[in-house]
Amino acid sequence: MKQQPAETEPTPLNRSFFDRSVHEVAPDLLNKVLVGPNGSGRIVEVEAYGGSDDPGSHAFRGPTPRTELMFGPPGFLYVYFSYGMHWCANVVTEPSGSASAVLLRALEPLSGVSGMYAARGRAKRDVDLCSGPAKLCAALGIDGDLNGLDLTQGSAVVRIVDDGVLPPADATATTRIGLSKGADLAWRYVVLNSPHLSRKIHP
DNA sequence: ACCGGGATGTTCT
DNA sequence: GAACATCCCGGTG
Repeated sequence: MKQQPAETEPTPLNRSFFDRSVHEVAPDLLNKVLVGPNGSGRIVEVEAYGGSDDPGSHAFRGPTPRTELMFGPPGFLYVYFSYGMHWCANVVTEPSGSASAVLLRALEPLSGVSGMYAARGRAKRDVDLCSGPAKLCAALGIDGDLNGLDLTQGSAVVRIVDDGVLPPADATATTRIGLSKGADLAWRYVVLNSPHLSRKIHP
């Protein structure tokens, strides 16, 4: 029987991983594994948000009840309700006082796929399960009840683990999706050639 | 393939 | 009252 190179038992990413610039953390999250209540998937697309220079960030105009998590310590889950229908999940980065987060935008499903189909209703193909920020939350079972969760605890129902697959050497940065402000910033990071992206890269 | 519009409700001005 | 870090469906070419 085949055995993995057993280097490290997959453990959740620790606080110091997230306690860096959002622009370092975001590309480093590519190829990590997001584990949720319904299953898990490999992260293939993220977007960076934050800083006083980013008009597309929820935190741009200062802290509000909704966004206070972005101003807090790193390593926590920030879940917000989008368009009155959908949940989207972020990971808070950078030290307290520095508001930033990484939006998790697309996954390659790994485990719990049948449960993901059940949770996603009309999805017909694997590439439809987690190819968008609200799709992946629905597929994995992430909603507002999990807002503020500490991702670095081994027992957390949502965590991000490193299974030994490195971030892609050719990680590509492109413009973010769905914004009316800050749309010029190339802060979307993707695993090139993944069929699970929310949108294809326009060449 | 591309494009347009509807669903649906919280958040902040 | 407007805006919104989305998704899905139905039209047309």
